[in-house]
Amino acid sequence: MHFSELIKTIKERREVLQVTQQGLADLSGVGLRTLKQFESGKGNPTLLTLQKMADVLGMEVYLKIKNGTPNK
Amino acid sequence: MHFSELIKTIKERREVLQVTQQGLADLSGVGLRTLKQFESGKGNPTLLTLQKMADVLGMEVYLKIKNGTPNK
DNA sequence: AATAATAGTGCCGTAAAATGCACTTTGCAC
DNA sequence: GTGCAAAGTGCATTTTACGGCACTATTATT
Repeated sequence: MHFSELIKTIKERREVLQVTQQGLADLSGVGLRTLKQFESGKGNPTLLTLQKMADVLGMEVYLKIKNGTPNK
Repeated sequence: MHFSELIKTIKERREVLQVTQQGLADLSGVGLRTLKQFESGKGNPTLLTLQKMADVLGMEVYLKIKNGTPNK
């Protein structure tokens, strides 16, 4: 997933769950400013920050082997 | 995936592909020091850094819905 | 159109990530 | 145990994420 896809995923998920940025900020412990920055595509969050956000949204950060990749 | 799992995944993948930290650093453009720090569990990489590493290893960062999560 | 709620941005201080360099430690051959 | 390669660590610097605050912009509701 590219950066923009990750953003879109988080954003959409948040909206589906009907949580505002403020709400997610409160629940996740991530600063509102940081959240806004990320969702508006102007951030490069640390893994920890991303995990905090994902966690509250019932998601998790995953490392997936790309399909088409010669597996060794 | 927790932090330690992500680290383990990257590390193992790197070893399977028989790439050294130095090699991965060169290929990914991530600093060697940063790589070492991450693999030894003492870092909190930015999403961009993680993506660079994953990319070279034929992997990608993914956001997955946790199973057991009420999908609304 | 006025209001209210939600989202985006500028400014800015603080904390931490990214990185290089040099050194130590570890692991594995021979 | 010597030697070499790979991995880990301490130190210092530069860059940048984090986060608060205040303000603007957008969107929805009445």
